[in-house]
Amino acid sequence: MKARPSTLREVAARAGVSIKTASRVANGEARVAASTAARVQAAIQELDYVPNMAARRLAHCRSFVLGVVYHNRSWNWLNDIQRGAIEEARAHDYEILMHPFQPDSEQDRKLLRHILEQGSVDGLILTPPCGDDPELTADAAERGIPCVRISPTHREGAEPTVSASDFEGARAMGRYLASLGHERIAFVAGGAEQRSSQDRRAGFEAALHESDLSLCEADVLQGDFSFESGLACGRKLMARLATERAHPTAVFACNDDMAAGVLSAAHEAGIHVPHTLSVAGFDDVDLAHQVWPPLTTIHQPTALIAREATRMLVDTLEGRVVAPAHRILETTLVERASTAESCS
Amino acid sequence: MKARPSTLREVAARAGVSIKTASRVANGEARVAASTAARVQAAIQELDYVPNMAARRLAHCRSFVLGVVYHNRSWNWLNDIQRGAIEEARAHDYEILMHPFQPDSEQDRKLLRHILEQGSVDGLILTPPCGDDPELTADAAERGIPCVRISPTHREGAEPTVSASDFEGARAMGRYLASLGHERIAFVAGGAEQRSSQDRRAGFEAALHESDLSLCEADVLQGDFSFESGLACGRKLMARLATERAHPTAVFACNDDMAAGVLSAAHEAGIHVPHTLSVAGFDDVDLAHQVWPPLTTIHQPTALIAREATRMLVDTLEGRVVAPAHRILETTLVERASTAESCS
DNA sequence: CGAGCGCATGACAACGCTGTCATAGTCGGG
DNA sequence: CCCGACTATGACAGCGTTGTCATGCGCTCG
Repeated sequence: MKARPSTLREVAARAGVSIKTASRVANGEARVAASTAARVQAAIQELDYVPNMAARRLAHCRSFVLGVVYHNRSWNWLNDIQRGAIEEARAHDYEILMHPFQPDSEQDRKLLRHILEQGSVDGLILTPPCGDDPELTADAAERGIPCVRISPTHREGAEPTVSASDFEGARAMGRYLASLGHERIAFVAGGAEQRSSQDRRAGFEAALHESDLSLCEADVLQGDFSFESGLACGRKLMARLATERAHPTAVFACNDDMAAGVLSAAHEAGIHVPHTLSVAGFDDVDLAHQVWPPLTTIHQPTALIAREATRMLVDTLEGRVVAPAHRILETTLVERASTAESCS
Repeated sequence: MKARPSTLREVAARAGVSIKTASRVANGEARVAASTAARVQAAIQELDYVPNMAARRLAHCRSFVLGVVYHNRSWNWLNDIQRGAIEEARAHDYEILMHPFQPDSEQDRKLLRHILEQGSVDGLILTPPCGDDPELTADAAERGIPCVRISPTHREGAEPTVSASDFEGARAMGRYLASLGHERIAFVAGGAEQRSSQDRRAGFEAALHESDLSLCEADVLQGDFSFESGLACGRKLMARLATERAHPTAVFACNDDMAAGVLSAAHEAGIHVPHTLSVAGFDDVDLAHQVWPPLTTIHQPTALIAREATRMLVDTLEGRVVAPAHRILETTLVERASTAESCS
């Protein structure tokens, strides 16, 4: 039952050295005689000394907290991001503060600015679409708070970015679907302004061209990465399957949440997946294998992306040089039961 | 481009008052002449003064951070908890720190203890099953860190608790299923030690008894709240449906993740839900309506529970009295397409 | 043998805020 | 008109840590 944690002063007293020397030992600085260091170490052990973060922060003018700014309809994806960020941050003695942020909410904006001003955060990890909010990055830059952006639409900014190989991933999926004999494949787009949606579409189209196929505008459905939007797009599509003679035999949705929506629409309409319609997603979040049939999708190393972003941010903060400003991580295709050969 | 945020000292200088008075105004304390207050307020405005959290923490010996300790297989549920906690915490100028914790990981335990010792956290919100870890609560108590436990197994501890009405919710589901004419209903249990699992079973059985039905041990499948465990249980069940003459016509799973697993197993086995088998869950997480057919489930006000827990914790920290130590929030049945009348 | 250097160590002042207590000034009652 | 009570305000000392600079010691080199 130790009410108050012990302080550096107590450690110093016990070891018979000055506070500063104790501090030096606690922080593993050089320039300390081995014998003294040993004595101080012993004292630290005996007293269960743990440095007080608040004091350290104050003295350092740093908070050792990284903010993750998010506004995401895909909670599944965000989960993985958060897991990765927390793990990596911990490894470097930083903490992660999740910060919801709706670009159109003046209140959120104010709150975030407040947080920046308070110095509660040393750096920011911006998840899409927050990384493309110019006001946000400007606010951070103004206060000298470094940012790393995850899968941003524009890579022009000064901040490093980490993305998955959206283009390549989507191309792989396009090739795969084409290889199954599908000749007309619908595409469910994500937020129109978001690069990951654009790149995925581009990669997908590239693959189609390779097989002398193409994506006609009528087969592009506009979603916003949310399950609900996927469901809505899916319903439109099912209506067409029921009425039109020539129709897509497969759908590639820009993320798993929307693909799951399409799946529900198919079930609802009594359309069999994958027999009548193949459905594919992107991200490989938990949901992808929790729906039926489990989704063929592009595995994105989401947690790894977050770790990488966190690492870059920490490197910047610690003054280390961040080598390549734009990291792109590999994706892989995961074949599950939601896709099959075209039976047309 | 303002590199350094302004301090209380500058505000005080500008307003021609002492630092302390400026502090008083900034904190809205009484005992300040209206005219002085106005002058200081003006200075605060002009200088864009924002109090420095690190300093405030140090002076207060408080961190204004609440930790949420989790170890949960149901990420879906945790999402809601996190959302609620963050929102409520913000309203009281606290922050939320998510802290993963595996009871059997000595490292996690050490890290958490470390966090407690550092004083990085003023209070803890323990989500199941962490609220039932005696070592954990003891550690916190030792350092005088208040905890609130969410849906704990044991309510004996000194800490306030917040739970959903597991018993009532499950009873409602039991009644509902019985009212559909199901006479034999399987039950997929969650972690055996977790109260929410026990209570749900108890409530469910109570409802069965009301209808002169009962739950035979053979129809109880042991899961652990994860989708995978639900899938495994589901497969066992499907095997029985295929071979045994008399078999359950409905399943009630202890949470949605497991219910989704059962659903997948049914699809896999070609068993139609809800025609041949009705499936019901508990929690009403996003997943519940993202699978097909959308799950009939018990809506748990998860975010509200988190808000409530957060509020209680803040109240405790601010010295306010926490009225009822054990809050139980209402659940409601949400009827969706995964359940139907028994056709036996 | 003394000047000069490197190294271990400590005193002290921040960092920005809040709590405590003292100090003026104001007011009303006896 | 004086005294106690009460009010508005300020001086100052922390909170626990780190950065700066000074000190003192022993060593080497000329």
